[in-house]
Amino acid sequence: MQPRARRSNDERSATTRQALVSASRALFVEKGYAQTSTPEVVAAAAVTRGALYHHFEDKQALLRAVLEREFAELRRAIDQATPPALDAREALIAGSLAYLDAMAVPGRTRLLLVDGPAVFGHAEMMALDEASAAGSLREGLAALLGDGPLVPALASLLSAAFDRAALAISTGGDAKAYRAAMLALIERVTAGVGR
Amino acid sequence: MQPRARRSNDERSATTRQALVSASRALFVEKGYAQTSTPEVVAAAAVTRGALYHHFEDKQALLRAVLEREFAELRRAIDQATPPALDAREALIAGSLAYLDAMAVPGRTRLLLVDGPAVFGHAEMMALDEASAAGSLREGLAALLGDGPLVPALASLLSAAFDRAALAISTGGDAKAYRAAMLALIERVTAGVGR
DNA sequence: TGGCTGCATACATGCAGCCTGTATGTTACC
DNA sequence: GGTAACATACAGGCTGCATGTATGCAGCCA
Repeated sequence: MQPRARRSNDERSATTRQALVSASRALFVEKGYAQTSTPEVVAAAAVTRGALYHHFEDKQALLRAVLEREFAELRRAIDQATPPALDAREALIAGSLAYLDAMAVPGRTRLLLVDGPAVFGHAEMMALDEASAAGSLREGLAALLGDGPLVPALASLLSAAFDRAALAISTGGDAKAYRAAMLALIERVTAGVGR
Repeated sequence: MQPRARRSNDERSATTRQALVSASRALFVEKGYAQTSTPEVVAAAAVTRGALYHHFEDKQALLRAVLEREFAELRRAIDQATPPALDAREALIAGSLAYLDAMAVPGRTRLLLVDGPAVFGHAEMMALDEASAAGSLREGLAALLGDGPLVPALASLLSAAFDRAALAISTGGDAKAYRAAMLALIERVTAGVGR
């Protein structure tokens, strides 16, 4: 048994938090949030429940940390796929495909579309998502359709369709068909404006 | 203290089950399934936990009974709004509005669109839904668009949009806007066929 | 500059309360 | 007398907290 290397507190905290978030993500994906116990999480992360409750207020806070990481990666993927050089329509298409691709990361649909809303409710999830996919979609749609009273509602409905497509694909649905159907939907909705 | 009126076993079972389903529905809607304990349920239903576990295998079975009742009422509302006399397009529109109206029953969106999928997963929920809204939509769409490979995917995406609309309306969204946006979506998707 | 002292941070462990599901006991129907 | 419909008691597990311990860290003084 070696005497542990001397590490700064910041370093210790970071690795512990990281271990907890990664371990819980894997378990939440595998068994679902509700079916995952904190003893399981800490066993997988090779720490104790004391460490968990030191770094996170409760079990929900752990899920929140996992979700925030997922949203951040999602947002990064979409931003990267939609450089400012693209015009509104191009950006909408590219962003759409990037969203579906990013949501194909294993477990992401369950975390962001199933367990997240179940635990925090759709309202809070939309707030977390704000800066991410749904926001981009609404902006893109507004750029093409103007800002009539129907546009926010349409954006919300299309966002739900996106989520369903991602979920269907991740559960074995026909990815090609869903991607095509999603693009067709957008095409139809934005037809007749801006060329 | 009166000696209780003599009742048949069937009658006893029916009233007890009914009391449990009604009480749990109210609590599941108010606090969510996970946050509702069986002691609370039986207290509200004025029975004991013994009665609950006599009639239902576990807590999930109680939720399932609640959901089945909701689906049945939903299906009845849609069927009633779409008599065979209507043509495909008329039926699609009428069924759509009936769906949104039926989902406006307080608590129904939370039960069918949030807690249900969280507990049973989308797959099992679709099975429960089988005969109900999603199926009608796919048939209606197929009647208008034929049966290309994209039609099932499109139906699924539109179904998700319907759910989002219902959810948004039930959480204070602009009902008029969402209804209009939903109809616009259907209009766009089915435009150019069948007149 | 280096070591010592006091404090804060990062954990570990034990406990209280609640909840679920089951097993066993009792009452009402048949 | 037997069975279905309940009622009650119990076992196991889980969450969150409270208390205990060790490790890093900051200031002080020499």
